[in-house]
Amino acid sequence: MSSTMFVDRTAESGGGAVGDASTELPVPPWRKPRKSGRSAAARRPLTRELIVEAALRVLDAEGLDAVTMRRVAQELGTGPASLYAHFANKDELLEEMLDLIAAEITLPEPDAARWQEQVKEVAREIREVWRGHRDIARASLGTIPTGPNQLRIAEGQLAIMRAGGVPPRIAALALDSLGLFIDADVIEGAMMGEKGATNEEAHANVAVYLDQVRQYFTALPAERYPNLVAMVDELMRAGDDERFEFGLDLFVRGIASHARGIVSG
Amino acid sequence: MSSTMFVDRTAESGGGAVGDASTELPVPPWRKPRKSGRSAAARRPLTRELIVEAALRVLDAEGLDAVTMRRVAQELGTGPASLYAHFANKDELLEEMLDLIAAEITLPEPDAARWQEQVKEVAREIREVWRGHRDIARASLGTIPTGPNQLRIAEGQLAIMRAGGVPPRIAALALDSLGLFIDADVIEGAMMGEKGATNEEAHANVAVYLDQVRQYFTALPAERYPNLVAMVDELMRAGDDERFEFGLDLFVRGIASHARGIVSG
DNA sequence: ACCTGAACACCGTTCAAGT
DNA sequence: ACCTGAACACCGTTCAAGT
Repeated sequence: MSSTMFVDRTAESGGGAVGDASTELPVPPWRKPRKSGRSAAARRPLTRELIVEAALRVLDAEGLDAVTMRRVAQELGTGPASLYAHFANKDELLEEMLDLIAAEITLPEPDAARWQEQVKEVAREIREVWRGHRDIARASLGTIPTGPNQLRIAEGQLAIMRAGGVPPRIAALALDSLGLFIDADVIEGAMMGEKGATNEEAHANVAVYLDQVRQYFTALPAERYPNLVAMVDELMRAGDDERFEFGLDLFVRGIASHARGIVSG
Repeated sequence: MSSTMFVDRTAESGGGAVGDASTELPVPPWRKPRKSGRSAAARRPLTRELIVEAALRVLDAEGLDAVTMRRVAQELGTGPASLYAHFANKDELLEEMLDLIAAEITLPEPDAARWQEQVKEVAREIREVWRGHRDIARASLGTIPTGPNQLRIAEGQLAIMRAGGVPPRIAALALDSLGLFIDADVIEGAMMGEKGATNEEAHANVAVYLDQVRQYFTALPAERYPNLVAMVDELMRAGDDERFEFGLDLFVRGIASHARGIVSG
């Protein structure tokens, strides 16, 4: 309940539609534009919120590399210079995009008895939300959370671990390491499926690429790389959810062992 | 011994010096350039090796963002188009840079009795070599190793774990997860110190930035973020070696527990 | 205060033309 | 076969000028 307090999903209204009834009617040719060549989308004055939402639309449709000041401005029917009245630079825009996305993440009420499972739940939740927005994790990796929603999530993760009896030093280190691991996992996953506009195209491309890699590894000289060649099948399972669950389990076991001095199993 | 077989350190000769005796003498003004305005560096015909070495020089001096086809070409006294006779695109150049850097990594002979410590040793070695080349880890994260030196390292890691009795499936998952963690750690570390040409400048900038972050966290409303505020000191230790050792220890304990069914301690 | 056109100093990549 | 100048279609950011 209280965990959704700060959630803001305005970005999902997107698409530029004014209301439910407006289903992209053609503009009557006799109605001239009010002043100059401005597009309909540019009518409303710019705000930070409108800009972030436009950037998010570009991200979801085309990936982080497509999120340029020029492309976002185009989405709003204006030029790149106009954005600098609201954001000092592109990094500031990326930060706000990341926090708006972080708003989608919901947290459980800390339950001391279930803290290990809850740490995993939150990690999976962060991963899924990140994965829902292409390669946004690239903007998260290596940054210190400062936005309200990123702070809310960090606070929630710490609360769960502290409730479970994890000492402060261990909880802090775990928060940090786990964040690195989640971001890295999502970035790897996004890189695999980055080509191809549609999801089907991306899936097909990944399959073709992985098959080429498998052939390459199989053709490697076995006397030089005996383990690599022998373990092709195990190695090719990368990118799967299995890798993430494996690493996640390692982390939580380890945190628990640090918390209580010995592993319970 | 055999681990250094493929090592190639030619990149470290760098700087454009021809031999030990040539200590940057001024060019006599009466000696006209041989044909046109070509610089001395451009005299030798281009090869893939010369290009990769030039790119590595730019990387070490200015970071990965400075490694552009134009900047590398400039380093060689030519134009960007010339590089495309030797590399299909920038990604191919980055791959070869990464593999040349990976050549610096040395591996221990697998010792079944010490496999856990050896896994850690190799992880630390990879981290140190990556850290020695700015943010090159950004080019490693999310890519499948294909170059000879990257393959050599993966093979070595697998050999150590297999010698220690780690089952193939676990070894493959661990290799993958550990790679993600190392790359992410180095990227985070590099982002912290990315500003400032000299190391002293970078260090000073990081200190200033971290102090600002500390103040920001301390000023946060304690009723909303009780754990974050209470744990500022623990959280600010990020980027330190402690975080890496913590995560590394988690991984190795976890691998061992998967290998033998239960943790020995 | 907010917005804009034009410019500055860059990108990766291509291609016809040279040797 | 290798190299090049020039061009194409982009970048982030600044700034004087407009409203």
